[in-house]
Amino acid sequence: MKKYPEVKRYPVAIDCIIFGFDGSEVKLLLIHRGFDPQKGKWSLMGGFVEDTESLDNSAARILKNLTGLENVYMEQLLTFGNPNRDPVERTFSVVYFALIDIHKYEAQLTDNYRPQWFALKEIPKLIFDHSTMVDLAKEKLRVKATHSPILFELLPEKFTIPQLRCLYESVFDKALDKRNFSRKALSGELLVKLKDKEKASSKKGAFYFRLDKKKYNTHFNPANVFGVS
Amino acid sequence: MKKYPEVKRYPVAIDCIIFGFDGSEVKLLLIHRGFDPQKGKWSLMGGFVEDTESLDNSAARILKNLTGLENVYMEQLLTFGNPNRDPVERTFSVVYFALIDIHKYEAQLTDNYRPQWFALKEIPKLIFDHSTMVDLAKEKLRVKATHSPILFELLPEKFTIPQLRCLYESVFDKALDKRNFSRKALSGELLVKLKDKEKASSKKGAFYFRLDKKKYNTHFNPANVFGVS
DNA sequence: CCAAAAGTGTTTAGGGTACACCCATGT
DNA sequence: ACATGGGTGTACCCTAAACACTTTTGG
Repeated sequence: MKKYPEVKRYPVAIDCIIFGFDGSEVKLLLIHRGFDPQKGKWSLMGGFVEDTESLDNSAARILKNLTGLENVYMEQLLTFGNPNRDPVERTFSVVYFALIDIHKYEAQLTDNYRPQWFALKEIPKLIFDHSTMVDLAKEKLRVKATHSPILFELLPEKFTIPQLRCLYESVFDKALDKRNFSRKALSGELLVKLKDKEKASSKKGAFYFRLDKKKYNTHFNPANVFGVS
Repeated sequence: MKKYPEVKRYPVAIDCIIFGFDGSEVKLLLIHRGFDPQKGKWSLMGGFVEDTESLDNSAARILKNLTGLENVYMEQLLTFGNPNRDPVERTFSVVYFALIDIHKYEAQLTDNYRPQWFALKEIPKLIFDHSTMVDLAKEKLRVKATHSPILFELLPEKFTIPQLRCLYESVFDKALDKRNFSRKALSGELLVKLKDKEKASSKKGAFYFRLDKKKYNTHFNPANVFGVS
């Protein structure tokens, strides 16, 4: 069948907002843009959609290129398409955000782009409309975290309750009551207590927990998981 | 500056999901597709993004073409881009959803496309991936309505509490307690009681209310407005 | 023995839900 | 007078929030 006549065509790109958690703060992975214009400036990781891949697959490919990671939590956020957002030519960008275990990342670093993690409060000026994308993603992360246990995607297999609380405090940028938090976290029945303790950050040591994956996968979507509302 | 070399280019389209409320049910506006393939089949209203307009503007233009309405609540939902979603050629579709006052629409009907309103439970088979888009929009509407007073966009200037409740019942597809509902609706302080009554649907008559636009515009975004959670 | 972080219970207030009767009026 | 839908109030429960002390152990 003939192609649509008289229709303009444009490059379609993906940009990835990649969140990680280093144990005390949520961070964002940025790269140095690899080509002109604005070569060398801080940018989100991105790339053009290839001819045979879906948007989701394209985002996954781009994420893998940078981090080496597969099967990562990713979600489409929004598409940007202002006519002048890219000075080279009009380009549409479909923005994804990803949540990764920052420790797995560190093991598989490829640094062609000299990637770097930035704390949410110390994000530098970014090219084009990437700063807007990041702001939107931060807001989305908060909204989703309020209604679903999505933040577990940022944690390693084993983690402690204080680490978990710290993660929520970082995302919502406010202090949470230790007692109320741990009660809510444990009441969800998503956590399984392990025998061993994390001893690096206190003398007493904090018990490790892991996620009950079965319950996590079915339960995924209860309203207001840890009551950060 | 030179264009990006070696990058494939694609048509980018908008599809609009248009919700209305006729006083007893939420409905969706569909059209007959105007060209091949699948000419004449039920479809969302759509069109290609033009060269100088933003995505938001393009969606607004397309909505206006069909409904005659401007300054309508619209929001970008998600972008679809599976390689084979359109059999003619690969096309990306940025989906928007709009909430309109169905009465204003009826006044300005243009019917080149023989548009028709369908109750949410009676939506026919749609072309391409449009059914998926609609499902997604229905879900999104519920989520947003749970956390913000967005459904007022579907109502006329003057409306009664029973009408409002009926709207929520239609969106959430469940019966809501009359007493609890009206208490919550009124406690929000978004509603202003008017002197006159709607007398068509009962002998006693129900008082009209209108939205306090000032409070609506500032307040917009309180959590869980009418507690349908 | 002291510092530093982990862990744990109770009380209170507010919001959500369930539930039943009277009111106004057109016919 | 009666049928129809509009409008209101109360009791209970559950969840969220506030709040302080004991435990463990490395140094």
